[in-house]
Amino acid sequence: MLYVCPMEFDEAKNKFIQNWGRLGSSWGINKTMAQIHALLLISPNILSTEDIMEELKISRGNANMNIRALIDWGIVTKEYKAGERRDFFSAEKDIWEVGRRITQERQKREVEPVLRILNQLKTIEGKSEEEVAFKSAITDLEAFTTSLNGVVDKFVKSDEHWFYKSLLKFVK
Amino acid sequence: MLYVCPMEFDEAKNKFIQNWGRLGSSWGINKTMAQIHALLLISPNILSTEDIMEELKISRGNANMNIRALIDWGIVTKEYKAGERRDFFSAEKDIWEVGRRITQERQKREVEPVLRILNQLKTIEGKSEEEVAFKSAITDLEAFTTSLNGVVDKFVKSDEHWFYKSLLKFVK
DNA sequence: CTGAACTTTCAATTATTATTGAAACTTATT
DNA sequence: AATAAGTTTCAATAATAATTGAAAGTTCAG
Repeated sequence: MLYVCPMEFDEAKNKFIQNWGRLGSSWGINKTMAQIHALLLISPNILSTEDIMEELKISRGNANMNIRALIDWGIVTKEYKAGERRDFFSAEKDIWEVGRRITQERQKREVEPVLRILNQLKTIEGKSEEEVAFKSAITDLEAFTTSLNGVVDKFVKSDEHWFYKSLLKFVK
Repeated sequence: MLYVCPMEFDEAKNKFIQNWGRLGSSWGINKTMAQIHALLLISPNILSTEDIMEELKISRGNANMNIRALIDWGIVTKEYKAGERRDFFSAEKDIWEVGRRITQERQKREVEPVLRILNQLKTIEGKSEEEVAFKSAITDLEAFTTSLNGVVDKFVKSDEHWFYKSLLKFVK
Protein backbone atom coordinates (compact mmCIF):
# COMPACT_ATOMS: atom_id res chain seq x y z
CA MET A 1 0.00 0.00 0.00
CA LEU A 2 1.40 3.33 -1.09
CA TYR A 3 1.51 6.17 1.40
CA VAL A 4 -0.42 9.13 0.06
CA CYS A 5 0.39 12.50 1.59
CA PRO A 6 -2.87 13.89 3.01
CA MET A 7 -3.94 17.02 1.21
CA GLU A 8 -4.42 20.39 2.79
CA PHE A 9 -8.08 20.94 3.49
CA ASP A 10 -8.35 24.12 1.44
CA GLU A 11 -6.73 22.44 -1.50
CA ALA A 12 -9.12 19.49 -1.27
CA LYS A 13 -12.13 21.75 -0.93
CA ASN A 14 -11.08 23.76 -3.92
CA LYS A 15 -10.41 20.72 -6.01
CA PHE A 16 -13.83 19.34 -5.21
CA ILE A 17 -15.63 22.58 -6.07
CA GLN A 18 -13.74 23.01 -9.33
CA ASN A 19 -14.36 19.46 -10.45
CA TRP A 20 -18.01 19.46 -9.51
CA GLY A 21 -18.29 22.61 -11.62
CA ARG A 22 -16.65 20.93 -14.59
CA LEU A 23 -18.90 17.91 -14.29
CA GLY A 24 -21.92 20.19 -14.15
CA SER A 25 -20.84 21.97 -17.35
CA SER A 26 -20.57 18.76 -19.31
CA TRP A 27 -24.03 17.72 -18.13
CA GLY A 28 -25.82 20.91 -19.10
CA ILE A 29 -25.78 22.50 -15.65
CA ASN A 30 -24.01 25.79 -15.50
CA LYS A 31 -20.63 25.81 -13.83
CA THR A 32 -21.39 28.36 -11.14
CA MET A 33 -24.62 26.63 -10.23
CA ALA A 34 -22.76 23.36 -9.71
CA GLN A 35 -20.03 25.12 -7.72
CA ILE A 36 -22.47 26.82 -5.38
CA HIS A 37 -24.13 23.48 -4.86
CA ALA A 38 -20.77 21.84 -4.13
CA LEU A 39 -19.91 24.56 -1.63
CA LEU A 40 -23.21 24.25 0.22
CA LEU A 41 -22.99 20.47 0.16
CA ILE A 42 -19.75 20.44 2.14
CA SER A 43 -20.59 23.34 4.48
CA PRO A 44 -21.57 22.38 8.01
CA ASN A 45 -23.41 25.70 8.40
CA ILE A 46 -25.82 27.70 6.34
CA LEU A 47 -24.22 30.36 4.14
CA SER A 48 -25.24 33.87 3.12
CA THR A 49 -25.05 35.28 -0.40
CA GLU A 50 -21.92 37.19 0.71
CA ASP A 51 -20.26 34.01 1.95
CA ILE A 52 -20.88 32.36 -1.40
CA MET A 53 -19.70 35.39 -3.38
CA GLU A 54 -16.52 35.53 -1.39
CA GLU A 55 -15.70 31.82 -1.44
CA LEU A 56 -16.25 31.46 -5.18
CA LYS A 57 -15.18 34.97 -6.15
CA ILE A 58 -18.30 35.68 -8.14
CA SER A 59 -20.54 38.72 -8.45
CA ARG A 60 -23.72 39.34 -6.52
CA GLY A 61 -25.88 39.00 -9.62
CA ASN A 62 -24.35 35.70 -10.56
CA ALA A 63 -24.66 34.34 -7.03
CA ASN A 64 -28.26 35.46 -6.77
CA MET A 65 -29.39 34.00 -10.09
CA ASN A 66 -27.75 30.64 -9.54
CA ILE A 67 -28.95 30.33 -5.97
CA ARG A 68 -32.45 30.93 -7.25
CA ALA A 69 -32.01 28.30 -9.94
CA LEU A 70 -30.87 25.81 -7.29
CA ILE A 71 -33.95 26.63 -5.24
CA ASP A 72 -36.12 26.14 -8.36
CA TRP A 73 -34.55 22.74 -8.85
CA GLY A 74 -35.46 21.91 -5.25
CA ILE A 75 -31.97 21.10 -4.01
CA VAL A 76 -31.23 24.26 -2.04
CA THR A 77 -33.45 25.97 0.53
CA LYS A 78 -33.63 29.44 2.00
CA GLU A 79 -32.92 29.46 5.72
CA TYR A 80 -33.57 32.08 8.38
CA LYS A 81 -31.14 32.94 11.14
CA ALA A 82 -32.38 34.52 14.38
CA GLY A 83 -31.56 38.21 14.55
CA GLU A 84 -30.25 38.31 10.99
CA ARG A 85 -32.10 40.06 8.24
CA ARG A 86 -30.36 38.65 5.19
CA ASP A 87 -31.03 35.24 3.67
CA PHE A 88 -29.01 32.13 4.30
CA PHE A 89 -28.95 28.95 2.27
CA SER A 90 -28.39 25.26 2.74
CA ALA A 91 -28.25 22.30 0.38
CA GLU A 92 -30.12 19.04 0.56
CA LYS A 93 -27.52 16.73 2.07
CA ASP A 94 -29.08 13.42 1.08
CA ILE A 95 -27.36 12.71 -2.18
CA TRP A 96 -30.02 10.23 -3.33
CA GLU A 97 -32.63 12.92 -2.92
CA VAL A 98 -30.43 15.31 -4.89
CA GLY A 99 -30.13 12.71 -7.64
CA ARG A 100 -33.89 12.24 -7.73
CA ARG A 101 -34.59 15.96 -7.91
CA ILE A 102 -32.08 16.64 -10.68
CA THR A 103 -33.31 13.65 -12.66
CA GLN A 104 -36.89 14.81 -12.32
CA GLU A 105 -36.15 18.36 -13.43
CA ARG A 106 -34.12 17.36 -16.47
CA GLN A 107 -36.73 14.81 -17.40
CA LYS A 108 -39.42 17.43 -17.26
CA ARG A 109 -37.44 20.11 -19.07
CA GLU A 110 -35.68 18.11 -21.73
CA VAL A 111 -37.00 14.61 -22.25
CA GLU A 112 -40.74 15.19 -22.07
CA PRO A 113 -40.82 17.82 -24.84
CA VAL A 114 -38.93 15.45 -27.12
CA LEU A 115 -41.28 12.63 -26.29
CA ARG A 116 -44.22 14.84 -27.25
CA ILE A 117 -42.58 15.62 -30.57
CA LEU A 118 -41.78 11.98 -31.29
CA ASN A 119 -45.36 11.10 -30.61
CA GLN A 120 -46.51 13.75 -33.04
CA LEU A 121 -44.02 12.67 -35.73
CA LYS A 122 -45.29 9.10 -35.58
CA THR A 123 -48.37 10.18 -37.54
CA ILE A 124 -46.33 10.47 -40.73
CA GLU A 125 -47.46 8.19 -43.53
CA GLY A 126 -45.04 5.45 -44.54
CA LYS A 127 -45.19 5.44 -48.34
CA SER A 128 -41.77 6.02 -49.88
CA GLU A 129 -38.69 4.15 -48.72
CA GLU A 130 -37.55 7.30 -46.92
CA GLU A 131 -40.82 7.62 -45.07
CA VAL A 132 -40.79 4.00 -43.99
CA ALA A 133 -37.26 4.36 -42.60
CA PHE A 134 -38.25 7.57 -40.82
CA LYS A 135 -41.32 6.05 -39.26
CA SER A 136 -39.39 3.02 -38.10
CA ALA A 137 -36.63 5.12 -36.50
CA ILE A 138 -39.14 7.35 -34.73
CA THR A 139 -41.11 4.38 -33.44
CA ASP A 140 -38.00 2.70 -32.04
CA LEU A 141 -36.82 5.91 -30.48
CA GLU A 142 -40.14 6.51 -28.83
CA ALA A 143 -40.26 2.99 -27.42
CA PHE A 144 -36.74 3.40 -26.07
CA THR A 145 -37.40 6.79 -24.54
CA THR A 146 -40.64 5.63 -22.98
CA SER A 147 -38.88 2.65 -21.39
CA LEU A 148 -36.18 4.82 -19.89
CA ASN A 149 -38.81 7.29 -18.81
CA GLY A 150 -40.45 4.49 -16.87
CA VAL A 151 -37.32 3.65 -14.92
CA VAL A 152 -36.57 7.28 -14.28
CA ASP A 153 -40.09 7.84 -13.04
CA LYS A 154 -39.84 4.96 -10.61
CA PHE A 155 -36.57 6.35 -9.37
CA VAL A 156 -37.96 9.83 -8.94
CA LYS A 157 -41.03 8.65 -7.06
CA SER A 158 -39.27 6.04 -4.98
CA ASP A 159 -38.21 6.48 -1.41
CA GLU A 160 -34.53 5.89 -1.05
CA HIS A 161 -34.90 2.58 0.69
CA TRP A 162 -37.02 1.07 -2.06
CA PHE A 163 -34.77 2.30 -4.79
CA TYR A 164 -31.60 1.23 -3.14
CA LYS A 165 -32.89 -2.28 -2.55
CA SER A 166 -34.10 -2.65 -6.14
CA LEU A 167 -30.89 -1.28 -7.45
CA LEU A 168 -28.85 -3.83 -5.57
CA LYS A 169 -31.04 -6.61 -6.87
CA PHE A 170 -30.82 -5.18 -10.37
CA VAL A 171 -27.07 -4.88 -10.40
CA LYS A 172 -26.47 -8.36 -9.04
CA MET B 1 -60.30 11.26 -30.81
CA LEU B 2 -59.09 14.40 -32.53
CA TYR B 3 -58.11 14.23 -36.17
CA VAL B 4 -54.52 15.37 -36.64
CA CYS B 5 -53.54 16.51 -40.10
CA PRO B 6 -50.57 14.38 -41.22
CA MET B 7 -47.43 16.42 -41.60
CA GLU B 8 -45.45 16.83 -44.78
CA PHE B 9 -42.51 14.47 -44.75
CA ASP B 10 -39.88 17.18 -45.16
CA GLU B 11 -41.39 19.16 -42.35
CA ALA B 12 -41.37 16.12 -40.07
CA LYS B 13 -37.81 15.22 -41.00
CA ASN B 14 -36.66 18.74 -40.31
CA LYS B 15 -38.45 18.93 -37.02
CA PHE B 16 -36.87 15.69 -35.90
CA ILE B 17 -33.36 16.79 -36.86
CA GLN B 18 -33.72 20.17 -35.18
CA ASN B 19 -35.08 18.72 -31.98
CA TRP B 20 -32.51 15.95 -31.76
CA GLY B 21 -29.91 18.68 -32.11
CA ARG B 22 -31.42 20.68 -29.29
CA LEU B 23 -31.58 17.64 -27.04
CA GLY B 24 -27.95 16.89 -27.82
CA SER B 25 -26.91 20.42 -26.84
CA SER B 26 -28.53 20.20 -23.46
CA TRP B 27 -26.84 16.87 -22.82
CA GLY B 28 -23.32 17.98 -23.64
CA ILE B 29 -23.26 16.66 -27.21
CA ASN B 30 -22.69 19.30 -29.81
CA LYS B 31 -25.67 20.29 -31.89
CA THR B 32 -24.24 19.44 -35.31
CA MET B 33 -23.03 16.06 -34.10
CA ALA B 34 -26.52 15.21 -32.88
CA GLN B 35 -28.06 16.47 -36.13
CA ILE B 36 -25.77 14.41 -38.33
CA HIS B 37 -26.62 11.43 -36.20
CA ALA B 38 -30.35 12.14 -36.54
CA LEU B 39 -30.01 12.45 -40.30
CA LEU B 40 -28.13 9.16 -40.65
CA LEU B 41 -30.55 7.46 -38.29
CA ILE B 42 -33.52 8.12 -40.53
CA SER B 43 -31.75 7.60 -43.88
CA PRO B 44 -32.46 4.33 -45.64
CA ASN B 45 -29.15 4.65 -47.56
CA ILE B 46 -25.63 5.51 -46.69
CA LEU B 47 -24.69 9.18 -47.12
CA SER B 48 -21.58 10.96 -48.32
CA THR B 49 -20.02 13.99 -46.66
CA GLU B 50 -21.52 16.12 -49.46
CA ASP B 51 -25.01 14.73 -48.80
CA ILE B 52 -24.68 15.65 -45.14
CA MET B 53 -23.27 19.11 -45.85
CA GLU B 54 -26.12 19.81 -48.20
CA GLU B 55 -28.94 18.48 -46.05
CA LEU B 56 -27.80 20.31 -42.93
CA LYS B 57 -26.29 23.33 -44.67
CA ILE B 58 -22.99 23.09 -42.88
CA SER B 59 -19.39 23.47 -44.01
CA ARG B 60 -17.09 20.66 -45.01
CA GLY B 61 -14.86 21.16 -41.97
CA ASN B 62 -17.76 21.02 -39.59
CA ALA B 63 -19.21 17.93 -41.26
CA ASN B 64 -15.87 16.18 -41.26
CA MET B 65 -15.05 16.87 -37.61
CA ASN B 66 -18.42 15.81 -36.33
CA ILE B 67 -18.59 12.68 -38.47
CA ARG B 68 -15.23 11.72 -37.05
CA ALA B 69 -16.47 12.35 -33.52
CA LEU B 70 -19.48 10.10 -34.19
CA ILE B 71 -17.14 7.38 -35.45
CA ASP B 72 -14.99 7.82 -32.31
CA TRP B 73 -18.10 7.36 -30.20
CA GLY B 74 -18.78 4.16 -32.11
CA ILE B 75 -22.26 5.04 -33.38
CA VAL B 76 -21.42 5.82 -37.00
CA THR B 77 -19.35 3.74 -39.42
CA LYS B 78 -17.54 4.46 -42.64
CA GLU B 79 -19.00 2.54 -45.59
CA TYR B 80 -17.62 1.81 -49.01
CA LYS B 81 -19.63 1.95 -52.19
CA ALA B 82 -18.57 -0.01 -55.27
CA GLY B 83 -17.05 2.22 -57.93
CA GLU B 84 -17.07 5.29 -55.66
CA ARG B 85 -13.94 6.79 -54.29
CA ARG B 86 -15.33 9.00 -51.57
CA ASP B 87 -16.47 7.86 -48.15
CA PHE B 88 -20.02 7.11 -47.18
CA PHE B 89 -21.45 6.82 -43.69
CA SER B 90 -24.22 5.00 -41.88
CA ALA B 91 -25.47 5.10 -38.29
CA GLU B 92 -26.03 2.23 -35.92
CA LYS B 93 -29.78 1.67 -36.22
CA ASP B 94 -30.32 -0.31 -33.02
CA ILE B 95 -31.24 2.42 -30.62
CA TRP B 96 -30.38 0.31 -27.55
CA GLU B 97 -26.91 -0.15 -28.90
CA VAL B 98 -26.66 3.59 -29.48
CA GLY B 99 -27.75 4.17 -25.89
CA ARG B 100 -25.13 1.76 -24.60
CA ARG B 101 -22.34 3.32 -26.64
CA ILE B 102 -23.16 6.88 -25.63
CA THR B 103 -23.50 5.89 -22.00
CA GLN B 104 -20.17 4.12 -22.08
CA GLU B 105 -18.33 7.03 -23.66
CA ARG B 106 -19.72 9.65 -21.30
CA GLN B 107 -19.03 7.39 -18.36
CA LYS B 108 -15.43 7.00 -19.43
CA ARG B 109 -14.91 10.65 -20.27
CA GLU B 110 -16.79 12.38 -17.50
CA VAL B 111 -17.75 10.17 -14.59
CA GLU B 112 -14.61 8.12 -14.14
CA PRO B 113 -12.29 11.11 -13.72
CA VAL B 114 -14.58 12.50 -11.03
CA LEU B 115 -14.66 9.14 -9.28
CA ARG B 116 -10.86 9.11 -9.21
CA ILE B 117 -10.84 12.57 -7.68
CA LEU B 118 -13.43 11.68 -5.06
CA ASN B 119 -11.38 8.67 -4.12
CA GLN B 120 -8.33 10.84 -3.70
CA LEU B 121 -10.21 13.47 -1.65
CA LYS B 122 -11.38 10.81 0.79
CA THR B 123 -7.91 10.77 2.33
CA ILE B 124 -8.52 14.13 3.97
CA GLU B 125 -8.32 14.06 7.77
CA GLY B 126 -11.55 14.76 9.61
CA LYS B 127 -10.50 17.05 12.44
CA SER B 128 -12.37 20.35 12.37
CA GLU B 129 -16.14 20.52 11.92
CA GLU B 130 -15.57 21.63 8.35
CA GLU B 131 -13.34 18.69 7.59
CA VAL B 132 -15.80 16.21 9.06
CA ALA B 133 -18.63 17.62 6.92
CA PHE B 134 -16.40 17.52 3.86
CA LYS B 135 -15.34 13.96 4.43
CA SER B 136 -18.90 12.86 4.98
CA ALA B 137 -20.17 14.54 1.81
CA ILE B 138 -17.35 13.06 -0.27
CA THR B 139 -17.94 9.60 1.13
CA ASP B 140 -21.66 9.73 0.37
CA LEU B 141 -21.03 11.05 -3.08
CA GLU B 142 -18.55 8.35 -3.85
CA ALA B 143 -20.91 5.62 -2.66
CA PHE B 144 -23.69 7.08 -4.78
CA THR B 145 -21.54 7.44 -7.88
CA THR B 146 -20.15 3.94 -7.49
CA SER B 147 -23.66 2.51 -7.25
CA LEU B 148 -24.79 4.26 -10.38
CA ASN B 149 -21.58 3.27 -12.08
CA GLY B 150 -22.47 -0.34 -11.35
CA VAL B 151 -25.85 -0.12 -13.04
CA VAL B 152 -24.42 1.74 -15.98
CA ASP B 153 -21.70 -0.82 -16.37
CA LYS B 154 -24.21 -3.66 -16.43
CA PHE B 155 -26.19 -1.77 -19.02
CA VAL B 156 -23.17 -1.14 -21.19
CA LYS B 157 -21.99 -4.72 -21.07
CA SER B 158 -25.40 -6.29 -21.42
CA ASP B 159 -26.85 -7.67 -24.57
CA GLU B 160 -30.11 -6.01 -25.38
CA HIS B 161 -32.23 -8.98 -24.50
CA TRP B 162 -30.80 -9.29 -20.99
CA PHE B 163 -31.11 -5.62 -20.30
CA TYR B 164 -34.59 -5.29 -21.59
CA LYS B 165 -35.82 -8.20 -19.50
CA SER B 166 -34.19 -6.85 -16.35
CA LEU B 167 -35.51 -3.43 -17.02
CA LEU B 168 -39.07 -4.67 -17.28
CA LYS B 169 -38.68 -6.55 -14.01
CA PHE B 170 -37.12 -3.50 -12.44
CA VAL B 171 -39.82 -1.12 -13.52
CA LYS B 172 -42.68 -3.38 -12.45
C1' DC C 1 -42.79 58.27 6.09
C1' DT C 2 -37.72 57.82 5.68
C1' DG C 3 -33.61 55.67 5.21
C1' DA C 4 -30.73 51.72 5.70
C1' DA C 5 -30.09 46.86 4.69
C1' DC C 6 -30.72 43.70 1.65
C1' DT C 7 -32.35 41.48 -2.94
C1' DT C 8 -33.36 41.35 -7.76
C1' DT C 9 -32.99 42.56 -12.50
C1' DC C 10 -30.94 43.25 -16.85
C1' DA C 11 -28.11 45.67 -20.48
C1' DA C 12 -23.36 45.50 -21.40
C1' DT C 13 -19.32 42.81 -21.32
C1' DT C 14 -16.52 38.77 -21.22
C1' DA C 15 -15.66 33.91 -21.78
C1' DT C 16 -16.62 29.75 -24.04
C1' DT C 17 -17.71 26.86 -27.70
C1' DA C 18 -18.92 25.91 -32.52
C1' DT C 19 -18.27 26.83 -37.40
C1' DT C 20 -16.24 28.28 -41.58
C1' DG C 21 -13.27 28.06 -45.47
C1' DA C 22 -9.11 27.95 -47.61
C1' DA C 23 -4.66 25.67 -47.58
C1' DA C 24 -2.19 21.43 -46.76
C1' DC C 25 -2.30 16.82 -47.10
C1' DT C 26 -3.40 12.03 -48.90
C1' DT C 27 -4.62 8.69 -52.19
C1' DA C 28 -5.85 6.88 -56.58
C1' DT C 29 -5.60 7.25 -61.70
C1' DT C 30 -3.45 7.91 -66.15
C1' DA D 1 5.36 11.96 -62.11
C1' DA D 2 1.57 14.86 -62.84
C1' DT D 3 -3.07 15.60 -62.02
C1' DA D 4 -7.42 15.07 -60.17
C1' DA D 5 -10.55 13.61 -56.43
C1' DG D 6 -11.16 13.50 -51.99
C1' DT D 7 -10.02 14.41 -46.89
C1' DT D 8 -8.20 16.76 -42.92
C1' DT D 9 -6.56 20.56 -40.29
C1' DC D 10 -6.67 24.83 -38.01
C1' DA D 11 -6.45 29.95 -37.55
C1' DA D 12 -9.97 33.27 -37.99
C1' DT D 13 -14.71 34.33 -37.18
C1' DA D 14 -19.33 33.83 -35.57
C1' DA D 15 -22.71 32.20 -32.35
C1' DT D 16 -23.95 31.14 -27.80
C1' DA D 17 -23.82 31.25 -22.93
C1' DA D 18 -22.23 33.06 -18.53
C1' DT D 19 -20.99 36.96 -15.71
C1' DT D 20 -20.66 41.53 -14.02
C1' DG D 21 -22.11 45.62 -11.73
C1' DA D 22 -24.81 49.31 -11.15
C1' DA D 23 -29.52 50.81 -10.89
C1' DA D 24 -34.14 49.70 -9.46
C1' DG D 25 -36.91 47.30 -6.28
C1' DT D 26 -38.21 45.46 -1.53
C1' DT D 27 -38.67 45.17 3.21
C1' DC D 28 -38.33 46.52 7.70
C1' DA D 29 -37.12 49.35 11.97
C1' DG D 30 -37.53 53.61 14.04
